[in-house]
Amino acid sequence: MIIVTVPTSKGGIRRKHHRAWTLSEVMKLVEGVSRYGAGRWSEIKRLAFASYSYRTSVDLKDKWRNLLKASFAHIPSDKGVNSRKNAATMPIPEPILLRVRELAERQSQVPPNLTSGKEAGSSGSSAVAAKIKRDGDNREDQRNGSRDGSKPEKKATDYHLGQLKAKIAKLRTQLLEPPKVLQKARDVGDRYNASPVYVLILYCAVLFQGMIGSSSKAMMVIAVSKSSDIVLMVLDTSKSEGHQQILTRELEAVGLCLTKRPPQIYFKKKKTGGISFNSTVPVTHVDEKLCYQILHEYKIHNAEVLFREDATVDDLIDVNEGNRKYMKCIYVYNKIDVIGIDDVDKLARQPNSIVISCNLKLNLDRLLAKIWEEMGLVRVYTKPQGKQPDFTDPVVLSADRGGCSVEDFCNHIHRSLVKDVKYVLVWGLSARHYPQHRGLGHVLQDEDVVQIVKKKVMNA
DNA sequence: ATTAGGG
DNA sequence: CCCTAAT
Repeated sequence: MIIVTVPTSKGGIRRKHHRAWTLSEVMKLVEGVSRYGAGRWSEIKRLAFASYSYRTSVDLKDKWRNLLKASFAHIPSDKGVNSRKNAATMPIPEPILLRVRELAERQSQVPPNLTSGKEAGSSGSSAVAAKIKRDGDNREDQRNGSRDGSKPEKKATDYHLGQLKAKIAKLRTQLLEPPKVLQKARDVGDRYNASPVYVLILYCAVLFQGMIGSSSKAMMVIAVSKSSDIVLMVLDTSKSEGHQQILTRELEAVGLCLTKRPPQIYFKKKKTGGISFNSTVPVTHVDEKLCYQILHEYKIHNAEVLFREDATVDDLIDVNEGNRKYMKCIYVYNKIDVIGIDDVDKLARQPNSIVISCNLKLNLDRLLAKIWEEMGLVRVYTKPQGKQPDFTDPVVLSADRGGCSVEDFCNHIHRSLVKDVKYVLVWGLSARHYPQHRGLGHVLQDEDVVQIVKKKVMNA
């Protein structure tokens, strides 16, 4: 950490701390904004930056402002590969800036100094951006009820495809291999067009053994991967068998854990009281003394630690480092048409795996079904009072992004809604009888229908 | 206590 | 990164 002293206007002296933002911090911030929305800084701080005691919510806000500026200032020159040599500050990888811009556009945050576009006749990217913006506005209108006779599903699909294409187009310039599975992405969009879900599929033929951690391009792929919903590791069945383990291990080394749950360790810093170490199950890898030593390393002397599983030392460290990302992953074994049936059978029986052939279009529908199933998405339809449920535009929830409770559902509709809710009426799998009265804590299931009953507003 | 915005 | 005004 650097501390410089600067003179203040009144002749005094003030200490100014500076701690450079690491890439993983930036990625966490971007993820936080995508999850909770720009402006909810203290929430992001609490939920995503719990382990970084420096970085106040204001810091996050400032950093986001800088990122926003950077992303809009820099993107127009996206033809060349990072041609900005004069960037004295740490260069933020392009994919991250893209994501920043995308989020900004989705939340209709446009930097004030970019009202008249300079990139008038240039590449398709501005057109795409404009289209995305337009469609976004349309969606907003539809939600507000002013719906005309057009087909919303088609528009939604266009919207997703537009975003996918924009993303992929930008990435294409950086990745060695063109995204060959674009077609598959389109299939996903068509089949599940009722849901605003973003599936970004990177064709990761570019990730080779030994590349992760040493190649900046590979790191960018990983940076983007971390903010997506699921990872599909596409493996060539006809090549060596070890690729899956090697890639998984290499990804783990850079903080991306596939097909694993986060360690079940409750950890809370305290002001006082020393370290209390407890467990709900017998622990064999860690004892109180070891725990104390580790926390001492992090200069933590007061905390409550509760092991909910027989976790290892590494797990405890991960909890403290807090820079690991646990992601769902499906291992997709491609080219099963060129190997023997016994081998196919063996691969298909492995956990989190599916076998396909792009060439012969084998098993692709099962892959889609599996993606859907793994993501654990919960579509909830809204039902206005006294009207039919709206089955065209579900609110999509999942345990990974915010949770599936009624409260989460309300927050998806509008941030301020939750405090006005008296109770909700639920139809569907999660309801015992129809309709069932439930509160904010109720956990919803896929295809439930919910009607919100608001508290009576007392007027003075 | 938190946030937006100017510095 | 810091500060202040506004909520």
